[in-house]
Amino acid sequence: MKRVVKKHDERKNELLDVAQNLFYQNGYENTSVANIINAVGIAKGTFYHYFQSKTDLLDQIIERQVQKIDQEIDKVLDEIEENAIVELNNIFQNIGQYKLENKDVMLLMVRVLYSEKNIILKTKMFDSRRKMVTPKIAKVIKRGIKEGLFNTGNPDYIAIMLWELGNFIGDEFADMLIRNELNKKNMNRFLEMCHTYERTIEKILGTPKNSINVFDEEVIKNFFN
Amino acid sequence: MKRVVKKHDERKNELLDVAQNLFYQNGYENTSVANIINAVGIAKGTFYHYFQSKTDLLDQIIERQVQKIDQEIDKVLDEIEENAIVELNNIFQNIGQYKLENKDVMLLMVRVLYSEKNIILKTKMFDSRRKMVTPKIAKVIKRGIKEGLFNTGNPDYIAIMLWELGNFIGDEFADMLIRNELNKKNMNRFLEMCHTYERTIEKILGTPKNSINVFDEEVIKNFFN
DNA sequence: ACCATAACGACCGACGGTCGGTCAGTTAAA
DNA sequence: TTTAACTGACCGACCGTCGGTCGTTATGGT
Repeated sequence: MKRVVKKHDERKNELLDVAQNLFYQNGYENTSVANIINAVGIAKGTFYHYFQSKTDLLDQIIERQVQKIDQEIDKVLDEIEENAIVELNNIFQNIGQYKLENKDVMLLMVRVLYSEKNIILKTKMFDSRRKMVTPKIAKVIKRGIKEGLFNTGNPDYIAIMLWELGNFIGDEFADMLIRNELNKKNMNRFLEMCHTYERTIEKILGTPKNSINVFDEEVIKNFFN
Repeated sequence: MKRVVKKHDERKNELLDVAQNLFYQNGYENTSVANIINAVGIAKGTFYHYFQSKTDLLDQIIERQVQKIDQEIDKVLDEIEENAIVELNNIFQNIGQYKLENKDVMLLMVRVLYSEKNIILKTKMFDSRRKMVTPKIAKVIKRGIKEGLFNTGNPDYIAIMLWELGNFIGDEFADMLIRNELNKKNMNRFLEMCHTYERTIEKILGTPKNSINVFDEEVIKNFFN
């Protein structure tokens, strides 16, 4: 094969990009190292010059992805909000906004992550994301307690619970998407779920009814278009 | 190899048992079909006479396991409890009691399921368990609403949320176990977490403080011995 | 004696990963 | 300026293991 030499970082990013796309298209387990190197146009040995193993590659893809979301959240956190409730709402709404802006990629991601074939990819991604997000939420909860707006137990634990709670929303959405049932009837059901989720958070935090608005209805409706 | 003929069900259960033990000891991905047939003392073809694939075997092991817990819960549900709060407490406490009675197996299971090598096994097991348990919890919540004891949104959604919330407890326990840190200091931290969980459930369901007791302190202390 | 089926094991292709080696570009001593 | 040592990106044949297939053989019930 013709020898094409590239700078270390350039080649590595190329591998990360190509592999990520293949994983999203066909799943992690269904993508072989051979598939990846063929797509990039390099030899087996070159692949292992950059990554210790296929798993190592996956971990680095996830790391890169999670850091993107990390920065996205920090953007919100850097702005000084009037109080913890607004800040909490903003964090979630901005994640929603970000997802809407990258709608196509997000829909693909959900399809892939929730498919049977991608349990490992999904679990690793979600674990990694949880470890990153929950401390940030905990910080906001602590602020809310200081401001006398929240009334909860240990904020570190509550933060994790809030986040775990959200899994249920994601699970249900993924389920509908995979079944190709993003219709109007399900949209109303989904909106009800979101509202149940918001009312539940209010109860947990001890805030007034309808104070929590983590889902922008317009964003959701847009996903069900 | 000498030919040993057994009845269909007998051989199948033998395979399920041996495979389950191997999966628990070494993880699903690290256990090969060859390992299994060697342990049982049969040929490759025989294995595939009983199971369509390695995944099929895993699914059947999980199915069997989940049905055991199913029966355990139904035992409680068959008894007529005075009200929904008692019933809910009993369900969770009985699961805890069952886990204590099978302490060694349970500790092994946790170690295995939460290890890096067993993401698939864990996810499938948990998904399957969730699908089985949440409708039962939903039923109790519906009863509680009828009795005027609970005040929640859609019980089906609340049930899932309650269950997801519990994951956090399991995660934390597994983390300590794997790190070999089941000491007194962590026990108190864990107890605090359990109480936070209980207080959170009370808020979600709208029941009086300290009405929910899903963890028996003695059971927990016993696990930290 | 026959037949359903339990059991056998050689065989397959694909996989993740290894290893000895190639080669263009860079550095630095002669 | 030459040239020799060195670096690291790249190559691809090769390996052991894996999940899975298939044609054959043995066995127990009727």
